[in-house]
Amino acid sequence: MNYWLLKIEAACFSIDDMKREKKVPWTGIRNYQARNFMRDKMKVGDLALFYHSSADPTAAVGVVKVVSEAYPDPTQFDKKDDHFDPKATKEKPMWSVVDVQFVRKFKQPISLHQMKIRPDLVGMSVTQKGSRLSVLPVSEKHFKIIEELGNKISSFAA
DNA sequence: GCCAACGTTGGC
DNA sequence: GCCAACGTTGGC
Repeated sequence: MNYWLLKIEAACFSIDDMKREKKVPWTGIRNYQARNFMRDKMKVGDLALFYHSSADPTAAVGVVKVVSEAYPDPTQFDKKDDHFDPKATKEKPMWSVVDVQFVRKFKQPISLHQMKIRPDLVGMSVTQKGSRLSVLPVSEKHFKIIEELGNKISSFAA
């Protein structure tokens, strides 16, 4: 099984939205590398950190679970959608999506800053400069450390 | 709002 | 196939 980090702007869709919706298709990924991770590597049952970008602080704020195989992202065919792609056809879809399900919201967000300074989190790809991918693999070790930190209330976690 | 880091596009 | 121009992302 694999572990992931799913990045999204908090103002667009937050962990609270995720909690309310329970299960959503993770639509709108329009980057080949991110798509390839989703289409080729994500499996049902994989877990992902839910990460708020453009937030204060930018942080992992919860966990979601992958609950479908990849399938064509319907928004690529929808002219009215922001993510409409005129190059995509139903016969040859360009973009994929998986469904994700809410698992938990962290008691304490684990900030990007923490990921950068904690010795046991060194090397996470999300901390690398210029890392703009919205779908990133996370090692099992890093995932478990962050999940444990997030689930306890601690003045050191922020 | 700024700007560095990337990805994509399109002319050649 | 190169590369300049342009657009987007996202931390700060």
